Amino acid sequence: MPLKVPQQRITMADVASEAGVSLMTVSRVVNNKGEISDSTRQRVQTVINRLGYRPSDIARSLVTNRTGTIGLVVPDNSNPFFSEVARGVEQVAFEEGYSVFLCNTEEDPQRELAVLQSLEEKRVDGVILCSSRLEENELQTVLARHSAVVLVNRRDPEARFGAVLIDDVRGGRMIVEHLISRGHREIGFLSGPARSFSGQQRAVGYRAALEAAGIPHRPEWERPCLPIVESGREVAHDLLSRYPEITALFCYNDLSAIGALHACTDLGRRVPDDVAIAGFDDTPLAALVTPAVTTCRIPMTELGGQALRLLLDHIHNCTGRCQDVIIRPQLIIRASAP
Amino acid sequence: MPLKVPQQRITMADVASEAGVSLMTVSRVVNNKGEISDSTRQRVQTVINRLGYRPSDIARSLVTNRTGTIGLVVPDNSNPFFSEVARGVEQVAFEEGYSVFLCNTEEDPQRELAVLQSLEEKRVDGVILCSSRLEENELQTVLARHSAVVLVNRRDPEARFGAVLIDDVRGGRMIVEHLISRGHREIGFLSGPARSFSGQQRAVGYRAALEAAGIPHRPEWERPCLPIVESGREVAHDLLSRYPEITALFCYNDLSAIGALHACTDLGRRVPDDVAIAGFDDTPLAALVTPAVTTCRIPMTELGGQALRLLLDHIHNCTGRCQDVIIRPQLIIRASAP
DNA sequence: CTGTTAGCGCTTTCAC
DNA sequence: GTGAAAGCGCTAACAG
Repeated sequence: MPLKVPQQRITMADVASEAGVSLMTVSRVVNNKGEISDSTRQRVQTVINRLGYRPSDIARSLVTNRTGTIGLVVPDNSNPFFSEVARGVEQVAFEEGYSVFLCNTEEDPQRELAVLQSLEEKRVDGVILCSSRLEENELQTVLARHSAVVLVNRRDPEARFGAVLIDDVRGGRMIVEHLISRGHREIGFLSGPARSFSGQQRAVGYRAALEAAGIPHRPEWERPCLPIVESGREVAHDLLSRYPEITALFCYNDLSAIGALHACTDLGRRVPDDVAIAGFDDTPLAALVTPAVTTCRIPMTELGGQALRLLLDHIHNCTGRCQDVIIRPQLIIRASAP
Repeated sequence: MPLKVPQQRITMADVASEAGVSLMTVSRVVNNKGEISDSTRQRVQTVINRLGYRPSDIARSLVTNRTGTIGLVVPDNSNPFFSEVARGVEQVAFEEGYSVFLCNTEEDPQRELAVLQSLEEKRVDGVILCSSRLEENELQTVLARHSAVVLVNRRDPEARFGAVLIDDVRGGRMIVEHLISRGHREIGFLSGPARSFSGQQRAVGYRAALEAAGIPHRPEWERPCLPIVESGREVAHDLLSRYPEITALFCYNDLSAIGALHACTDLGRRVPDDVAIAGFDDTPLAALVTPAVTTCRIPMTELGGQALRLLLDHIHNCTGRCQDVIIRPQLIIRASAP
């Protein structure tokens, strides 16, 4: 029968005394550092195994001043875009021996500030901040407090930190040029969350494509929406009923595009015959719905992995200047806007 | 992990000397604990703000022996079931002041063991372990090392920890009874990952429904699959080509059901006329594809929230014994199996 | 109300 | 090769 010992955790000191060596020797074995005779190493390792000792990263962090943790801040982990990004981040983190704090902001800037502060108190080694909804000056203030950050879908105003960016202008332009090439001239735009940098950039591409084709820009055909199905449905419904002349809709992301699909069903407009619909991201959903959604493909998992590698570069060699990674989206033509 | 260059951070001592008080006074202000004169509190708070001091949870944890962190272990965060669960966990965690380490296992038991060990070294206050793929004895060994765990989709063999469970037997039975009531007698089953407890339970329900209807059980019509679209497609394709007499398929989850939908398209079998398809979970996808998927609804976000509450109960009052929460699934009939 | 004294479990530095 | 001492930044437990 194993001994019933009070639920006190085994410490290095326990191992040391049990093995008849000093703390330092145990530490060296655990960290595989410094020269140790094979026999001592063996003996210590045996005791570690027998006692089931696990070093405390907390105690270690206090002295080394690093935690082996990073924070991942996203608006909403149940949005497939971010859950794929998170998977990419987590995959590389695991390979590199880091752990990831996942924080949802639910699109709320106050909550974003709160989690960022909490991450600071947890002394994370770095933060990947996705699609920040903070105002420029707030963002600046927050970034100033952190020693290593990588932004996703937004630039560091001070250019101190790197970013992983999608070429949204290009993506928006590609989508709208495609719609125009298929004969559409009345093209609406669901522009995404008001504070979304990506949304603003895609708007630039949208307008550029219109202008290049000599199509007048109708600001009232541009409407913000949340990046979720329900919001896409509502906003598209409203836009299409108010302006029945619209024949194509460029939607902020695949989710809002699917919402727009529903809106068309609600309104008895056929897709793509009456209204063509395009999304963005190419989340798995896009190919699965009917009609399948024309969209811009972003390699989401790779994006997450790249963001973490960029962050680790910054953490490990602080000389690394703000190096941005630009991801080029790829037009994927499907039935919703053939 | 190479060392990071230490950065000079503001400590409590800095605040104390700057404010002309002792460490303890600062500590009391920061933690809002003990009686302090308003004037001192004010003065200290001002210095804290001016210096931008942030308490170190690391140092705090070392002495309090709690970290305010929990681990969430899931097979795959990009599976919508788990990303919704994660969102529920994170929401409640935020409300309660906890931070969440997200760990994917990618269905790999070795990796599951690795992240569980890492979580232990991070000294998390508790772990939510979803859909563990460990063998019984491995699981037991791992659980023995942790002081607070909540299992999801599986029971603690030792009944030391609580679990949040879906009534999978019932769910499986409901689905299959529904199929039978619509006249199906040749019903195949994609049973999910080999080590999945849920899959095994749903199999029990599947067989029970068959037996109750006097339909002989054909073990060769039961096939494991991964909980992803591609695997559902492959396995369904194989099953349906080998046994063309099958007229209905009960699939482990919505993703594999969608894969089965594709397999039917590949094989030129119409859904639901030639083959009826049912899934499980009622992830948002299920309603979005065409035909929409008949499924069993699980309140995923609530499930995550409940799991965290159960965990916090266990952490805060260790007397609490293994209390399980059973979630009753709800049959959602849609076009894929009307 | 406020301060002093001990550590928490580990690594760093420097002896031996 | 190995060990002893000195903290990392904070809080618990007492003093005053």
